Amino acid sequence: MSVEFDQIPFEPAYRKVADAIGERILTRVLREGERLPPETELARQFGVHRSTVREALRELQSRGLLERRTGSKRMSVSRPPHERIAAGVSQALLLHDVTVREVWQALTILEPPIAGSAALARSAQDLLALDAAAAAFSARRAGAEEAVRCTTEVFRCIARATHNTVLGLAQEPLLQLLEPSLRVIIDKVPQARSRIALAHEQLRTSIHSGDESQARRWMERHIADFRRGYELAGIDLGLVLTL
Amino acid sequence: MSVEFDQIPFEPAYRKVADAIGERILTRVLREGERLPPETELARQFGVHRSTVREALRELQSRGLLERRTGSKRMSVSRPPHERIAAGVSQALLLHDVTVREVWQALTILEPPIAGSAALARSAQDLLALDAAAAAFSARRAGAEEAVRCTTEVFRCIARATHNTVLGLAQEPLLQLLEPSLRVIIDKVPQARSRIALAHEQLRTSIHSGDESQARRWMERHIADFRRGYELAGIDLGLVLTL
DNA sequence: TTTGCCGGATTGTCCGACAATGATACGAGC
DNA sequence: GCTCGTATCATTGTCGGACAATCCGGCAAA
Repeated sequence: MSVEFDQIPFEPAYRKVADAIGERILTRVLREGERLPPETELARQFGVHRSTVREALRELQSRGLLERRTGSKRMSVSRPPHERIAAGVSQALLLHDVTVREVWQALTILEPPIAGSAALARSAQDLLALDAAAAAFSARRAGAEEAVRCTTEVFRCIARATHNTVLGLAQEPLLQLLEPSLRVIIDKVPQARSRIALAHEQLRTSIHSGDESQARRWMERHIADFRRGYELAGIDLGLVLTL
Repeated sequence: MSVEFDQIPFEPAYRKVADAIGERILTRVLREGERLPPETELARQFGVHRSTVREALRELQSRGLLERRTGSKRMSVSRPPHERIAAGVSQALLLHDVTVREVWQALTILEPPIAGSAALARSAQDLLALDAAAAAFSARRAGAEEAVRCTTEVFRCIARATHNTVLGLAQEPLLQLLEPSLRVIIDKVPQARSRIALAHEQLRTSIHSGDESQARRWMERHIADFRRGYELAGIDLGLVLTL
């Protein structure tokens, strides 16, 4: 038989405090927007020193469970904003040596069904937002920077139109990772802008008319175009993404 | 014209320190496994107090950029483990009132292409792992707890077989969110286990034989079965997930 | 080679303190 | 009565220093 023992678990106080507060937030005992007691008060309640409480707060803060509303002292409970947690995912993927191909493949899988679903679930307001985003891309002949932001914004609008939070959050890290290479494509490939604008136009009309399969097909082409863009811009698909 | 001004940004020292260290990790100046200097030394270098450094370290730690190897004092650089960051995503989704339907829809979109891609990209080792996971599910007639873990493990094996980190990481939060309701299904629906075992069997053979479209089709049915399971178990798809 | 022991290094936690700045109450002026 | 400046208080950001626990590395003993 094995003489293996489990390691004896030791949790420092700052972790226990963080867990205790975090648990209350997750179980909604502390609700969004509610203000946390001051640090000294927390220290008193937990029976630890204020420094210890502060370390716990830093952890909860970085998890997005707490935030300080601009120019306010007291901390308040918040839901983790999508960009923040997506940024965490992106960082993780970067550190795990993810390649351009992997990101592109994920987009291939995810985006067409999202577009299709958006065509079915979109509200009038979603259409307005989508139109605005697409128009913003077509209007600006400005820097690649701006163009990239507009492109990803169109993706975001489409995902929002699905009214499925999970899909939006799954997509967000991909967009963040896409941005740098997309910038290169727009810079180096002359026809990129017009191809993207065309795709936007087709996506818009498909989603407006609620045509699921058409929306899906156009998104497939749009993503396929990205691959073409990588080739034209001389970006190796096997390239490991870097910051 | 607008009289809007950007708020003047004030960053506390602990954020600056965290950013400075985090930036070195992301740019690989500090490489994985490398040990960080002691807190007192960091405090000296940054010209701040040790408490300030500690607050910064807590943030990096919770982002998974730093870890303490078991029973070691010094902190070392690490890549964020998938489970940790997936847990962050799951938490965020929970707090954003995600419903069973949303998770299920995401699975519908994501899993079939993953299975298909796995059929194409799987290595011999992947097949072994998949077989083992599937066998573990079939063998154990034990508690629902264990069965759920085996089921999700099969999903993980399939995702790993794609050799695409992005897909694995995109899938992980869904599995975490799926687990509780899956437990209920296995408990309440008598035929659930055999249906799942059947699906595993079909997925295994499809992926072994490298048949992409068949793998995809079987995964589609597998996920569709979950929906049926929800209905049979009396779980409302519109239900907001809770901890 | 393993075991026992020791000193130094490092972390977890505490105490106490202080300046800067939000929050709040209050009175002055329109 | 309402806005505005001001005084007061509350709270955070940061600091200095301290101490026990424990991990690390080396060295001697078995």
